Amino acid sequence: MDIENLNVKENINIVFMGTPEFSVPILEGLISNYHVRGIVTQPDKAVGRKQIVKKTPVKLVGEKHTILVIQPKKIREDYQEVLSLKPDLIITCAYGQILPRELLVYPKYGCINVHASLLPKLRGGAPIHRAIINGMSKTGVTIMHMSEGMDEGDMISQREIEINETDTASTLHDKLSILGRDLLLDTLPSILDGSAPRIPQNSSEATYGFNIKPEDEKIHFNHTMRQIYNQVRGLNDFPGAYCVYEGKRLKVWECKETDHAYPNLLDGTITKVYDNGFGVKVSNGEVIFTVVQPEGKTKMDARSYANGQMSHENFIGKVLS
RNA sequence: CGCGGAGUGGAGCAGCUUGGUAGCUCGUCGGGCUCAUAACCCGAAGGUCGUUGGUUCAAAUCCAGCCUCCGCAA
Repeated sequence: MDIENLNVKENINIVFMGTPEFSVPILEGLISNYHVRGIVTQPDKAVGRKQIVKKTPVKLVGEKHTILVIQPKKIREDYQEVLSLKPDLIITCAYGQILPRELLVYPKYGCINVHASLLPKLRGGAPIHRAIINGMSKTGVTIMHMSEGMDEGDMISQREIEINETDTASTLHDKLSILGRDLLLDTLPSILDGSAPRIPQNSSEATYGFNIKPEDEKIHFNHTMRQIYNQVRGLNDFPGAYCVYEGKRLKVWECKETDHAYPNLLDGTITKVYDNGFGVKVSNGEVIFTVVQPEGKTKMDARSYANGQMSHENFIGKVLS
């Protein structure tokens, strides 16, 4: 049986499609257990202030293992090269482009996707951030068949994980990435031997976790402590939540809830300087900002930020927006 | 050449326009007050002001180049 499995593994042409860091453990797991014929990832693009061209994390893995890497600009039109690899199975994970029908129907074993949520919840591009921002207590990963709709295909397997009080988008990202790798490796045998189930999604229960938009990063002080806490950790450590102090952006990387109330203050008013930061009045209480980053500066603890103001007396009472 | 901010004792900042004794909020160390303290009072240590060159009697401050960090936009 082991030998048989080995033969199957050797004879299967797998093409992996993915782009960011999230895909890396999953690709690594595949490479060490199966024959990955080729890798498809987004084109290198100029990134950052200096517009330095950067390879995608997935591409770096491909190069490390000397596996063919393809980077079509638009997979919708430019899919011939992928077909020429004669994939028996295509596995995608955070690739970043919609696959054309021509690819979806080609592989003998189909096209399967690793998605970072418990579908049909949080379909879309930012399920990890949204899970925390929405204050969910659990999330997970789903292995599914791809269809032409966004994350609507039949599900094969699912594994859930608790979201801790202290999880951030960053920590949850890493956990889900590993969870996705393990679930994929555990699920693949059943896909190859045909025993994998196809569980249709209940579309009436679907929710969406679309990509983070700039307005999602803005903190609203008429929200509750809980909402702001979830927003801040859900956007840490990318791209970060922010508010505005005296016309300038102030990113907020970490904050805490308190049990203080300041019913007579305007939302957004700076209440007090604490050892670990400074307090801000929000709709139902006060949060303490503990790690912030002013424009043009690096991250700093919020107490230091307060120390840098001309005087605490002058700082307290100012209103953030 | 996409736009912009910044490099000043251990931290965060002011000072630069109008060159000429190193400032503020903290931290650290010592002392005091207190039943006690993260609170308060007194004192001390700690800086070639990112780097190179230029102007000047004199540069943190003016001029030029270089290095580094970061916000926005992509």
